[in-house]
Amino acid sequence: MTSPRGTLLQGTLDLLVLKTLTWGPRHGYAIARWLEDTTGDALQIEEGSLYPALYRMERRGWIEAEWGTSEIGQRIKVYSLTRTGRAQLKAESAQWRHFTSAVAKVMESRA
Amino acid sequence: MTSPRGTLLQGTLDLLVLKTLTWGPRHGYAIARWLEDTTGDALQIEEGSLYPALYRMERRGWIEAEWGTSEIGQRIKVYSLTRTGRAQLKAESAQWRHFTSAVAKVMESRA
DNA sequence: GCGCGTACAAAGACATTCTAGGTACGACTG
DNA sequence: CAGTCGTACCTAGAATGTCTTTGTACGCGC
Repeated sequence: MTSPRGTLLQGTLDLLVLKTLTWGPRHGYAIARWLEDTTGDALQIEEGSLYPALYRMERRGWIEAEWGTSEIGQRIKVYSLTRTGRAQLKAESAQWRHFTSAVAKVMESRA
Repeated sequence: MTSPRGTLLQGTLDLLVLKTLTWGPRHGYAIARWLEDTTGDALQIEEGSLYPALYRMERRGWIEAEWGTSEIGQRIKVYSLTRTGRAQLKAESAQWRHFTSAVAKVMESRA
């Protein structure tokens, strides 16, 4: 009961995707692979979370999409970071650091 | 738009509350105050999040409640950690460390 | 022909947090 | 003594985001 499933913390996916795109444009599937590789499979990026997230971020102007073709001839949707997205990444990074440091204070507290 | 409101990351509240109760039984309001004090107001614990969370955790057997009276004569509901709760805390701490280290790998990545 | 890996998408379930409102009571203040 | 503030608890409903499941499409290898 109460499955300890690999749940991503709400809001973190955006941060991760934005950060990934600082290394250049990538399509959705590649973003997921890169994140899983980089974290040594510690994070599992579910497609059912990723694609809605990408759509959301595009709608908000943080990323831009363009259709293209992969090396093996597959049709792919390539995303790249916008100026707004860069600002958003900066803001979310700061928030993340702020938040984790607050949690750390609690977890490391002694009496 | 897209208010950067002090949103707690989903799932973290449980961890914070469980950790707080390792310092001994406390009532809801006091838990919130302690967390805010400890983090220097970096975290704001909303009552509308806290009380449902306490109820949830009680239902799951992680914490136990008992009615009591505060020093100033107010009726208070005092929560304490159960054995199950201690195990849960241990599990969630490990998950938290695991997760944040994965995010850190991404954030600190270079090309 | 079938399965597998790549690649995208959408619907609905599910969990959790937040907003906003409410109750109650004691203490202090004008 | 009415009003406000701080303590203390509670609930309903909105909002958000992730996950599960299912579907499409296509190329490759067996």
